[in-house]
Amino acid sequence: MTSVETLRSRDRLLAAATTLFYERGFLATSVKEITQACGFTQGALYNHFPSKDELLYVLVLDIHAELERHTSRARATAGDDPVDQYAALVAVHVAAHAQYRERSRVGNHEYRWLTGARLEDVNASRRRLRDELADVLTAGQEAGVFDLVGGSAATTARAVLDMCGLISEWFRDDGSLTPTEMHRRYIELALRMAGGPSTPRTWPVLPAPPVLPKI
Amino acid sequence: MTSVETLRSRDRLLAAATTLFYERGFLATSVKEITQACGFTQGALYNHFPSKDELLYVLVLDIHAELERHTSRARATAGDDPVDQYAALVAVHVAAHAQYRERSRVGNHEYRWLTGARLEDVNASRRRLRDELADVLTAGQEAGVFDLVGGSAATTARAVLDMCGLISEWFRDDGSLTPTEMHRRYIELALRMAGGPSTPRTWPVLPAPPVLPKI
DNA sequence: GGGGTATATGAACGGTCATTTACCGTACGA
DNA sequence: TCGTACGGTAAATGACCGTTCATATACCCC
Repeated sequence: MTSVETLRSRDRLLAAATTLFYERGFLATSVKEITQACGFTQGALYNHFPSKDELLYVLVLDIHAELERHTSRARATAGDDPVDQYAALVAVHVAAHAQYRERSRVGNHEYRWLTGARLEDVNASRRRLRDELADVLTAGQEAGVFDLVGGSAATTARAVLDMCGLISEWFRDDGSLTPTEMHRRYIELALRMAGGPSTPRTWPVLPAPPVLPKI
Repeated sequence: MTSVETLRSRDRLLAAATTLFYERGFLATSVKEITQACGFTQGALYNHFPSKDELLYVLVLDIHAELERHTSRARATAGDDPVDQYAALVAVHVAAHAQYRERSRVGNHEYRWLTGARLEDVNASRRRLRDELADVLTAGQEAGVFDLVGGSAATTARAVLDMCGLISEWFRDDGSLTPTEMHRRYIELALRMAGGPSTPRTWPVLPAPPVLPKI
């Protein structure tokens, strides 16, 4: 049976790994650094994970699963209008990359060191996220509220996700661009890319980016 | 004096490193792999580069310099219209990431393993490329042909470059999306993002992406 | 033909890596 | 209270890393 203390150590290892992978990348981070950040010695890691690779897998999969929970919840609460659903989805992606910068960057960059079935699991999650956005775009196009470039929901979805996915690379809380304003701009950019209704329209411009709780 | 043979070996090492860094990344590629790909043993690398880091620096800097030459040439030949200049710049970025996928990916991802002055050199080049695009956007906004989100050329420039920079991650020559069509779509997306004149307009839609020669 | 230079070899170096193993304290259930 | 499983330590393992260096070979100019 796993005691409470065990769970805490495991989570501390995952948290330390998140920060280190964010700062230096998976390959440039040693097991020693991860465990030392928790006050342990190297061997302690292997009481909780069978290998460094498995730790990465658990971490990256959790990051993707959390994002999937956020997007499906946002979509469910956004109502029936495809434009609202689209804006809500983009808002989640932007907020995730701004608020959980470390996790987002690890999820978007370090997953490529996985191999075999572990890599496939993560790729499947990434495909679902892309398809979710593409589905909303397709619905909007069929409803006549979107005018997609090349008629392709896939291209637009990919471009929007790529654009959002790199926010975590440059966004800083102490920069001159506030989270609220950055958020507003990226939603507007995404709406323009989809050929949707342009800026001053009925869709409620979010007063602030959604705060994403840990779920 | 450097003989012809020296130049060829050096270039072969750079070419082999490009492919390997593209496939596995800088850290996951050993000196042994680079040299073996050229039919050499490990030590041979140090006749041409003082270190593995320096090889990366030379390679990444060359990739950026070549892109800078392409963009400034495209801008110079695009005429005075900011919309034309903008489209020409985006076309170069798209074409570079589609045609020189290996080099583009190495340039965009592996530079972060550089440190100190070498990293600064590359960052300066990246800043120039971003500023070049932002300058054209600003000119277009002042001329009244662009309507930038948040009035910010920097935000739009960054979003466009991020979107284009990831093309090399997913684009495949043998995919269902032809280079010409992909090129067309991304220019259209970039024009929409800038709030420029929408799709059927006087600006010549490129019949094909520009072929970028080695310069 | 001989001397110097350029370039590759292959063995060695010190270091670090992920992982394994033996061992030890401690807390908890029987 | 005993024993057992858990979660930590410390040390060792073998592999691989980037880099160095003495040496060998091929080539160009005199």
